[in-house]
Amino acid sequence: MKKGQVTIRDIALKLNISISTVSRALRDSPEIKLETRKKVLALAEKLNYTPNVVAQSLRVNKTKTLGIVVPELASHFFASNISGIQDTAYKRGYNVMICQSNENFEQEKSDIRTLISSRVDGLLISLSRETSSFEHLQHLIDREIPFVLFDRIVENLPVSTVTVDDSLGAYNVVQHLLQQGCQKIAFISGPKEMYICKKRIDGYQKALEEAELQHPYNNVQFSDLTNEDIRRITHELLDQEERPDAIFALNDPVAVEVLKVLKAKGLSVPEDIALVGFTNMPFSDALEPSLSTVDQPAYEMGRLAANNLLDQLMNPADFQPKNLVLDTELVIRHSSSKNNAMPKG
Amino acid sequence: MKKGQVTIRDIALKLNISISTVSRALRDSPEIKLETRKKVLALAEKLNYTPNVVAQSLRVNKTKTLGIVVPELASHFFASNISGIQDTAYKRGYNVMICQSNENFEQEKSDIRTLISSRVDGLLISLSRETSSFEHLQHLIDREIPFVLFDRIVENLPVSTVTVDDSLGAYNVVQHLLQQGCQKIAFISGPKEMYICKKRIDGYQKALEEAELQHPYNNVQFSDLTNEDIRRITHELLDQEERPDAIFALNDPVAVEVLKVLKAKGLSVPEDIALVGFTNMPFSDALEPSLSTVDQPAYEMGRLAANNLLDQLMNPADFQPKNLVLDTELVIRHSSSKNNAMPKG
DNA sequence: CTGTTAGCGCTTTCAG
DNA sequence: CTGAAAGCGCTAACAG
Repeated sequence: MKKGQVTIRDIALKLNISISTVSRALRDSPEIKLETRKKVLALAEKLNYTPNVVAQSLRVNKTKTLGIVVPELASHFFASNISGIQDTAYKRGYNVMICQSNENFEQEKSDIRTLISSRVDGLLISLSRETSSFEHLQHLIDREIPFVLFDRIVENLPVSTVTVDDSLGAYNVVQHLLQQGCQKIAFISGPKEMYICKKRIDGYQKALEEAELQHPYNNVQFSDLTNEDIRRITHELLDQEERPDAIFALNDPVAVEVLKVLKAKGLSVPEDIALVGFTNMPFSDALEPSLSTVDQPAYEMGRLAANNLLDQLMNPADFQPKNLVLDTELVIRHSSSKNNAMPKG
Repeated sequence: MKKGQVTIRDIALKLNISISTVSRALRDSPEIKLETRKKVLALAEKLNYTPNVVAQSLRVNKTKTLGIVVPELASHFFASNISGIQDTAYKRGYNVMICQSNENFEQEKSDIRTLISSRVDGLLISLSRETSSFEHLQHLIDREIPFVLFDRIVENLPVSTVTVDDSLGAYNVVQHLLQQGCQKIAFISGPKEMYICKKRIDGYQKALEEAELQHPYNNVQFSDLTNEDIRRITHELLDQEERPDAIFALNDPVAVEVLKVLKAKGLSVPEDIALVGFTNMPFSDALEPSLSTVDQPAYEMGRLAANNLLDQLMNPADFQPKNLVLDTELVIRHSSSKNNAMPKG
């Protein structure tokens, strides 16, 4: 944003042509004489001309910018989502502006407001852990501002969503644990309202029901996802009469916290208690024991979300919201392999 | 960016006053009658008016947006930097646009170009691992585009920088290892040209020199920071005649890779070989053994960098570049505590 | 193929 | 205290 910036007017003046001709030449309009175009391009190059995108935006009422709202940046999962979004956006000529809600509902609303007032063309949103009312999203719909929800979504809104099959992912985990001989599998969840919690609980319970255990066991613990709460819950689980022989944690960070408690208590994993996480975060394989988990295609989720949003922006007329659901992959490592057979992870 | 957006013109029309009055009222200009201001504010509220920042930007030739370039987003360290930047920027009325270079020099140049053409008011840059020439930065200086370098910086440019005292941080690590009785401490570095490598090597060597060991040992290995290379180097170190009794890794991810090799080889840490990283990434305390490392105030670095840049933007006239250097903190955990005394980590 | 003109929404002199 | 008018840099009818 410097004073000396050269404009199409400068070019026009030096070339003794009109600014509209310059504008057209720069944009490869077909109705410009080749010779003129070349002259313009050459001079633009020489003068180091860069179009003022602010002026362009104002004129065409489009900023070519997407807004992103994620619960937190310092999470490998969301960072990967964002990478996928960014790469896709750049490839299609868009920039991105990123906000983090810090898992805070008010901040989330404020972020959206900020992005709107920056006139982003569309939004990609992953809801905060606190978010349980959705007027702010309805407001976007009313104002016809296109957006896509990913990972932390809410259902039954007429917008596109991108998720993994959380339910199936959880189902697979429980099946695996059952195969390992676990009978009493507890699930440490996050808040009741969170989409991913609901879905993973569904999968967890479905697998347990299908198993038709002699002594049915169904043990879901809701946490607020703070480390203190995780520790508290873990201790409680260990003190319960029917102590679980496996703990399935909502995600890897939770699993790590559980693991610390188990170790501190002198319990061995997986012999005394098996443990599985969700997300396959970096270094989950470097823990001891290495952590079994569910791999999520984070980058791909971002890519799909961005492409969907951009399709919508390019062609608003015949756009239909899509609910994209990606597959996860169970990654079996030592924290849940009771037999001594070396797991593949 | 929707059609129905209300503008100051709409407000002016309904109130039968001029648009300049509305503009002034909205901006709390002192020369507006209280009554008028109230009327305007009320109607703006009612109509859900949001200023068009694009138009504002064009008019005042400022976007109130900062550009950020980092090597990668999916790194807790840079994500924390960014958090610090963002929080500070928002507090002072600025937005941010983020790009990642993916540790690629060409991408870094392209990112900067993109941000410039988006007319950001200033830039916060952390250089890619490949960057060893700096014309692109000089170009910014020539064009008088304010920017601040952080963490991955280059010296001797007339711009502000924010770093930690890498040299001292490394020095402290080596001192600590010597105290633990280690005599042969190897350092696994990244590329020669990287600022942080140079500084940490300085600290490493200074500490070794001061120690005046009977059998001086100085073993710096340069890597390209890929996991393959780290593994190769680790194996080589173990095969050397004078096998090290401690490995100091450039950062925690490198340390994790080293740790895996050591474990695979059946070596015990720290008894056979002590290990220390740098950065204090999340879950470095959950490794086994828990990883000794150097804590960096990443969020604070971002905060300081942003504040410095914003000071520069607010008051370009009497601005002097500053080189801010923050302290690190040695975090001693089990991977380097040979005595059985419980480390504080 | 090119030029003229209007205007995107806003801020800011300059007049009153 | 308020209004009129110019203009930020660019695009897009419209006219030739």
